[in-house]
Amino acid sequence: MLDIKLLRECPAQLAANLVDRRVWIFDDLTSEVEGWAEATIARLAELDQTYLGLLREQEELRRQQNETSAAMKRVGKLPKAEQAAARGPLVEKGRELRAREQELGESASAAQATRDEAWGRVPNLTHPEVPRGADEHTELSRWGSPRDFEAEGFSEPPRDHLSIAESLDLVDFASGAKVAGQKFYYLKNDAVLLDLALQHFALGVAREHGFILHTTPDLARVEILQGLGFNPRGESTQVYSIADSDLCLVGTAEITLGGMFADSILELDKLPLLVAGLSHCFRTEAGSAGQESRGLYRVHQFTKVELFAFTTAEGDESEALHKRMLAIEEGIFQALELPYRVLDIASNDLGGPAYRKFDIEAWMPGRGDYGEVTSTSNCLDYQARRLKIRYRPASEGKAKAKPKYVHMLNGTAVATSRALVAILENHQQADGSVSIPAVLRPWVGKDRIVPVAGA
RNA sequence: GGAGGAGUGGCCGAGUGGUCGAAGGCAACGGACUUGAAAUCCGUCGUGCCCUCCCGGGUACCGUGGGUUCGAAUCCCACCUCCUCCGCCA
Repeated sequence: MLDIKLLRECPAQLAANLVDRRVWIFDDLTSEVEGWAEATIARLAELDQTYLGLLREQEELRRQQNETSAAMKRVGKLPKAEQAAARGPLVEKGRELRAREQELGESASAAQATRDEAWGRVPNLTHPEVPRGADEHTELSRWGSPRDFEAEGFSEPPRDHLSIAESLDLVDFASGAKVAGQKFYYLKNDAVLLDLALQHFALGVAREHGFILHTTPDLARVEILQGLGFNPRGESTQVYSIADSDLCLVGTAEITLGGMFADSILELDKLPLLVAGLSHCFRTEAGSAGQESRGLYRVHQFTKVELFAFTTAEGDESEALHKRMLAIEEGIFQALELPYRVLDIASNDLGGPAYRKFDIEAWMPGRGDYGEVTSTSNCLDYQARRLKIRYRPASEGKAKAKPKYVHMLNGTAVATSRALVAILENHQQADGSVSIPAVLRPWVGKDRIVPVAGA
């Protein structure tokens, strides 16, 4: 959620941002309508003014109520004989004020709810360097180069991870579908160790960079999800909800890590506060299909080590940290010996809370293209505002400084399913085996995965 | 799952219907003392929102949401969380 003051002070900037993000707030004001963005902001401003007007009226009535109570208190000091006569009209007035105040209060909170619901859907501002548009992501860098399988003597084109995994007996989608539905799966044999090795490795890297390690709940309250900008109730939601409760399965530990410090004031000397979390991630993946969803690439459940950071709002501290988080992610994929490219994601593709997002896409020989394996976003104070996570800046002069909202950043250390896709495809050998990246060998206990005898 | 107890400012903690935005302490900040520091002493010190001629004024907030009352931190109900005991269990 953005600061509502922006609506009153910078309406033009907000309208321009809606265009950049291609996000509409009201169903009748989509990009097909001329001047939709300005009209959207104007309507938001109107909702805001309606609420403020009602609020002022309500506060005036409350002031009168308080006045009446104070008068009643003074009645107690009158001579006993006069008290009853003095009390009567005041009780009457108090009753009347209460009735009016309650009625007005209902209109005021309804108006506030309407405003907040719409305002909450307004996306974060966008970093000036972010490319504007749909798919015009800026490629910031590339590392490594895709293998030339033909030159290496492969008689056939490289296989995709699903075919490799099946031939090495590493995955069982059929049983997954039987037990939990399509896009659920069992990992088997060395894939289990590989999956754990990736978690162990990523957690080690996170700790080396000063992140406090956590395992987190895999469920969270709706309220926390919303605080982080997730919409568990929308029609195109990615989130599983638990029936008859206010709980959801988390789609990422970003939710549980970000929610940890809701309603608190963090100590300045503890910032930046770096936390990492290992969790399962559950996604409905409603409506997604096709090539991209083959095998482990897009599944309903996977495991992820997530990086999360809370920092001050001073200067470009969060931007510097954002680049640091990207560097950590790059270090992980370099250690896994996976060629990749880094994208500065274009404005249309940014999630609502993100101010800027860098994706790492690893080369995936099976489909002959790059595929997303990590993502790191700087959300500034957008999430902190609704979650009420603040810090107290250093005081200047006499007065104690007012608390400010922290900046919050998140990033993937490793999502094991996607990393498995990249490892299996990039490290496949002509004889059908898969070479294990050196950094993972201690945990897998071998250099390569070879076909199971007799399989 | 059953029975009891508790949730108050950054932290600890008093407060059982109006004199309470809330004692006291800690921490923090400003100052005095000191060569400097510590100690001591004096002072300041919650947050959101609304209005403002920027001096201030109003309103709300004592776990959350309802209710009783002219008036609620205080009484009632529901929920959340924590603690103690019992039961069950990996």
